[in-house]
Amino acid sequence: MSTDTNASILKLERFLPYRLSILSNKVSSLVADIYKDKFAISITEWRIMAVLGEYPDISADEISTKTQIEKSILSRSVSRLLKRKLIERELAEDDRRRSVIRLSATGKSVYDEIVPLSYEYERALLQCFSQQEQAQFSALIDQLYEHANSLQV
Amino acid sequence: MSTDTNASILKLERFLPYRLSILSNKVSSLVADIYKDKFAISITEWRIMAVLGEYPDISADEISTKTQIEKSILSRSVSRLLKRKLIERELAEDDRRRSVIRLSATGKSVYDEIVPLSYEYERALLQCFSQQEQAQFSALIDQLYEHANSLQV
DNA sequence: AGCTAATAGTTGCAATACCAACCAATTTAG
DNA sequence: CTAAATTGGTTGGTATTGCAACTATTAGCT
Repeated sequence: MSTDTNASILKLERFLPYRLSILSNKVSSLVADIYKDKFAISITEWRIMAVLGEYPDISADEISTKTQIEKSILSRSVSRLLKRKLIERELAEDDRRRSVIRLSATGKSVYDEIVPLSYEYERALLQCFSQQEQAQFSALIDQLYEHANSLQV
Repeated sequence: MSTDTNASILKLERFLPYRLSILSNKVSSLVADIYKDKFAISITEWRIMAVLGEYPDISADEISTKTQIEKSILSRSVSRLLKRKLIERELAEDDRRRSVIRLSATGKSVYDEIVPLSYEYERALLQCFSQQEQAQFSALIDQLYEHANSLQV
C-alpha cells in the first residue's frame, strides 16, 4: 500500500482503488465468461437469479437493494428474464404497485446448474490462500467495505 | 468466504466475486465523485493522466497496457483530454504509427492537485486497518490477482 | 525489392449504464 | 376525506462500453 501521503507522483499500480478495480474486473470477467458461454446470461441477470434462488417471491425493489442493481437496469433485466421464461412475476395482493418475482422451473434448473459452477470457481480462486488467509481476506474486505461506507458524504 | 462447494443455494452476499465488485464500486465511486466534482474528470481520464504523471512521453498503446484501458476507450479519452488541453501529443519520429503523449502544463497542475487528494483518500480508506492489516491486505490482493490471472483460459 | 503479417490508433455499431422524468398505487397529514 | 407526498416500477435520452472492422505504417521473410 502507498504510504507517503505527500508524494508528488502517484504510483497508479499501487493505488488501492485502482488495484481493487483491476482485481475485481479480472475476477468477475472470468465468471462472466462462464455464465455467458454456457447459459447466455449476464452477470447482472445472474445476480438477480441468485437472489431469487436465495429469497423467492420478493419484489423488484427488494432485489435492487440486495444486489445494488440500479432500478432501471433491474427493470430491463427482469423484462429479459421474463421473456426468456427464467423468472415469473405476479402482482402483490396487498400492494398493487409491487410485484412478486420468483424463478420459474426452467430458471430454477439453470440456477441449479450455475450454483455449483460458481462455488467451484470461487474455490479455485481461493486455492491460492491458506485457510487462515482466506479468513483474513474475508474479514478485511468486510472491514474495508464498512469503513468505505461510513466515508460516504 | 463460502466453504461448502456442494451447497445448492448461493449466498450472493458472501460470494467473493460479488463482494469484490461491490467493494471496488464503492471505493471507486467515492474518488470518482471527487475527481468529477472538482475537476470534471472521469476515473478513466484520471488513470490516463496518472500514468502520464509517472511515465511522461509514452504512447497510447503503452498507456493501454499500463492502465488496462481498452484501446478504443483510450483513443476517445485521449481525444477529450487533448480537446481540454490537459495533455499533448505528437508523432513519434522513429515510428509514425505511434504518438507520444504527455501532460500539458495545465494537465500537470491538475495532476499536482489531484495526487495529494488521492493519497489522502487512500489514507482515509486505510485508516480502518492497522499497519499489519494493511500489509496483509495488500499482499493478499496481489496474491489473488496473480492467481486469478493464472486461471485465465 | 516486394509481398505478407503485425502493430498503433481510430471509428462504427450494438449493448449497457445511468439519471431523470414519469405513471400508478398507496400512505400520510391536515 | 382528500390533497400532497411517498413508493414501486417503467421509460426516454444520453453517455460509456466493448468488440470488430478499418486505415496507415512498419517489420519480417524470401
